[in-house]
Amino acid sequence: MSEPKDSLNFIEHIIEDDLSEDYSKKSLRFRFPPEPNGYLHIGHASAINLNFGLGLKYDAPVNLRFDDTNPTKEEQEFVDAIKKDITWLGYEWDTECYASDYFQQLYDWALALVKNGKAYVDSQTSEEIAKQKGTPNVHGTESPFRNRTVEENLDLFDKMKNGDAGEGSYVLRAKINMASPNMLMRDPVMYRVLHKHHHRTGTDWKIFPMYDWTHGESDYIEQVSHSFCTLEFLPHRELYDWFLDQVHTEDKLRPKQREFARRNLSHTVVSKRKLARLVEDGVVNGWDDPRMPTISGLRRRGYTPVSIRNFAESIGVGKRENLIDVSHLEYNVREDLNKKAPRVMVVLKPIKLVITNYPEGETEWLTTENNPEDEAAGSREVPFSRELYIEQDDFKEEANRKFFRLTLGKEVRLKSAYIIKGESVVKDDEGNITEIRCSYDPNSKSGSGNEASMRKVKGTLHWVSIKESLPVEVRLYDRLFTDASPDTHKDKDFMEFVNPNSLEVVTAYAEPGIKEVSKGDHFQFQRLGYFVVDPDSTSNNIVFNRTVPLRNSWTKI
RNA sequence: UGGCCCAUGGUGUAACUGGCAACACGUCUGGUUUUGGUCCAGAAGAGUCUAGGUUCGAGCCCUAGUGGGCCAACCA
Repeated sequence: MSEPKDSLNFIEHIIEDDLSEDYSKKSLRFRFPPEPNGYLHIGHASAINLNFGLGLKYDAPVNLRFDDTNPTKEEQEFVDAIKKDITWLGYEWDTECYASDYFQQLYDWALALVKNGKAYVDSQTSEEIAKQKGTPNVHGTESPFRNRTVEENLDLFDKMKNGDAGEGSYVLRAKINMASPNMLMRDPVMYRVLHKHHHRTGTDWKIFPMYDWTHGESDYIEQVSHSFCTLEFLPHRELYDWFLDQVHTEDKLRPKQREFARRNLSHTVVSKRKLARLVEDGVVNGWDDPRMPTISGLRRRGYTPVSIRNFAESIGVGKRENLIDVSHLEYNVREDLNKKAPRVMVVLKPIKLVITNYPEGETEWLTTENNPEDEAAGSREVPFSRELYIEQDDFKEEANRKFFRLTLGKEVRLKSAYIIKGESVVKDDEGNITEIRCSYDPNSKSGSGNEASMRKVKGTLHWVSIKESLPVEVRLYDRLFTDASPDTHKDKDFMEFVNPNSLEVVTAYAEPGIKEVSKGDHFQFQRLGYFVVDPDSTSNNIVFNRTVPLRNSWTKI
């Protein structure tokens, strides 16, 4: 038994209880069992964190098992993508397993069930079977084929297996109880005929096992001690146990299924069907669009593995309905990036600022720190000159006392440079400000230590020297949906809540050092937020994605 | 013939065999700061869905109710 903890989640309580009774610590084994029919998303991250986290905590192996029993939906591409995402998240599986590797064993066991009268071949259509299943309120009725002889069942099952039976012609069903209050116990289908190509077994098999017949038995084969799945599988537990009863022997560990509530993140959708619609309708630019809740989307958005793991860990695990606000996720990425991301000055929406008393044609290189949170990050030099860009939102001709930025007649500091004072504006015919003119105090240079440089001013602005600045493409992302729970409205389609402003692309101006960046590099654009270099980036056109704005960011950009 | 699961600040979780309802996010103050960030200090905000019961004592145990969820794919 491990050391007592201050607080355990209910899953850990289950394990601790088992450990104190009949499980030895070394018999613990977990598994993460995705079906390779799509990409992993933030919801999977919780399940991944749960299983792999338990593995780490109890020093137990965790298998990665692909639940590949339906060849019509599964592809090798997804197997590869899933492995990539789990690895990226920083987890290591013990054994890479496939349910399809157990097809023979599953078949042998099924044959034994047929022989001892626990399973039979049904010749009805899927509609007929569904009809006989009854409803939660009406018990089912037995199939006319339920009492075939063993010989007949064996013969038919063989036809199914060797390809003599067409798709839909027969199924193998477990003979349990058509009157059970649990619908899943009403003679569930174990095998169906599918003449499809399977990404691993090719055309070797014409029959494919169903989830219920596969999952528990796979856990048993792998000797998984605890099989954690989401709450909607709770009614499956009775069947899971029934199937295990058919094959379990006392000398082997008997896996147990337990259920937890899936985590729901606000302002997004996660079902494969809905995400596919966003892609197909062109709302986003693919499964790894930075607005997608897929792991690949989050990665491209600039979320770090640590931030996702910390998020999953911090929201915990429970058994109730939940809707976790994205602010929890955002907090975790800010926390991680604040320590790691180099600061840099980039002006997103520029307006020209001219320092009237600064010599024309002169460029001065000023020193600025790379990360105030990390002294080891060192410093760099940025060019300063008479003509700069500052943020449009950082200037108002007049403003109240709550405005900490540049106004006419007031002083403000240019980060790591000088204190300036707003003097006048130049406007076009329509009255739009085209240029701000200011004066600077030559004695106020940052870090010079003299009195003028020490005086306090209302605010500090980021800036960039026009001549040396580098234009870059910046993609400003916002949440994809305007509603916290877009797919839970009875009368409205989730697509009605798509945020029309979830992406804004701007040409921004960056300090020149930016041209050295590589894809995937994270930065904090000072006073703006965290940004990451997008894979679309080229040496001629550097592209940044906004991961998340700074907390309480003043900007409306 | 219906069965099962769940219910704790705005959000997500804690509270070991019943013993002063805690943590994180968010919100609001104040301080530091050449980022309206970070950091530091502090505050507000629930009396645990309701009604009974057991008990010296109930968020925790029991009963009933209410509310929410799951189950009728040859999907997983």
